[in-house]
Amino acid sequence: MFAVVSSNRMAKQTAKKADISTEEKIKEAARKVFTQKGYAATRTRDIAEEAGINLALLNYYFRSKEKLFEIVILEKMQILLGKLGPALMDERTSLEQKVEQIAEHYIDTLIANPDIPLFVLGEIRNHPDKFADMIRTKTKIVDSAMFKQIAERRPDIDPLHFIFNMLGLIIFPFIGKPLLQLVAGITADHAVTLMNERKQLIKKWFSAMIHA
Amino acid sequence: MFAVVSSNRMAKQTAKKADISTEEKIKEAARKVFTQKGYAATRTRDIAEEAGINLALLNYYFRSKEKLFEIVILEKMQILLGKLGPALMDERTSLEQKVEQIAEHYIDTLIANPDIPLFVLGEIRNHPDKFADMIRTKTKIVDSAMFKQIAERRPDIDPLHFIFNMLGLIIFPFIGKPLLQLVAGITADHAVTLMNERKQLIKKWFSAMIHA
DNA sequence: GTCTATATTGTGATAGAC
DNA sequence: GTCTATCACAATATAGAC
Repeated sequence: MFAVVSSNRMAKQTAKKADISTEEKIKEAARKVFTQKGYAATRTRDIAEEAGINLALLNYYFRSKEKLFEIVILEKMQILLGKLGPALMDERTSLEQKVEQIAEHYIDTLIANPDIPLFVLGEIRNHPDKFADMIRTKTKIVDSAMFKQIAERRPDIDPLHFIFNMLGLIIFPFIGKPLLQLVAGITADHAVTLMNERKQLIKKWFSAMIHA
Repeated sequence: MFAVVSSNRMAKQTAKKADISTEEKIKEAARKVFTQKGYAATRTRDIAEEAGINLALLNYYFRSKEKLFEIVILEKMQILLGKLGPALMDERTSLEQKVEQIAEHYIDTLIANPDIPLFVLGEIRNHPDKFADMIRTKTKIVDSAMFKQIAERRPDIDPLHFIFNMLGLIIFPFIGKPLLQLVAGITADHAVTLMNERKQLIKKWFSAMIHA
């Protein structure tokens, strides 16, 4: 079900520098359209048009909409979750260092890929069991070093609260941005400025919360 | 485009107590299916089946999938945003009171309707312009009393950060729940317990952050 | 008001020429 | 490898009997 089908064809062209293969053009278009609209609202014709190629080529290279989708969402899940597990597990860093490191990494990542959280969470909702195994193996919060470090500091509060808090402070502004731009009337530029400010602020806020 | 079509037919039955009208059965089914899967992934047949009626009746009562959807999502947006504006605008409550009041109200609301945030935010993403006007008129954060109260306390930090923080602490756990249940291995019951704990905790955390 | 049957359109996928 | 044309089926919506 999750076999990787990526380079099942080798583009013949000798890659004359700046021009990319058709396969990659399709994949790049798929990344854009799928993450912006989600699987169900995306038509293969949208992807073909975005890629500037014909619909038939999509099936020629990737066989089906679903196969192409799996490639894209696995990439995006890797971006969203790939660094989280290792960061939480790291035995050598302090709690404060972990928060700083995670906040910096993910805010930079999400500024570059602001659609990912809503996309990934929405698709998990729509295909509940499809990703269960993969995710479960990827990150085990409860066994993590960070979980234990929190528990030592605040034995009176479930450590999960602080994991929620950290992730919420980092991720929520990106998920709520479409709405918050309307409600708060901020520009795209201002939004980026705010997100960058948060890299330092979250560290301070987290410390304040865990001492409160 | 947004005319309310709700009761365009009057069910003939005298509403023999516990049984509800067909129109309401369809609407209730639509609430459930739309919020769980989103507009694009929902088939009218899913709704008809969930309602225990025939597909034709859906069009008889609501004329189209889109009309039915508009009714549902306007309801859900009202639930998600209806109390926020007034709470932010309230000139008589302190900052701390606002946070407590908003956290309590929304956590209770979201425990009862956990699918709403992901649903509403996802549909705003997929129909960017459709809801712009309605939302803009509903809540103007920057003019709000809460915005000014925050600015007085912390003239050094953009007040929007603290609005993000409050909303993120409240809403994110519900958006991330599908993922976090996998990653953190928590049961549905435990999740509700955690959310209820947060009603009190968020108040304390917010105060800690604004003093940090 | 409710149903079955059907019309109509939308969408993923393939055939076959070049 | 790439295209046009088309197929096959899924999904929305309607007609018409009861």
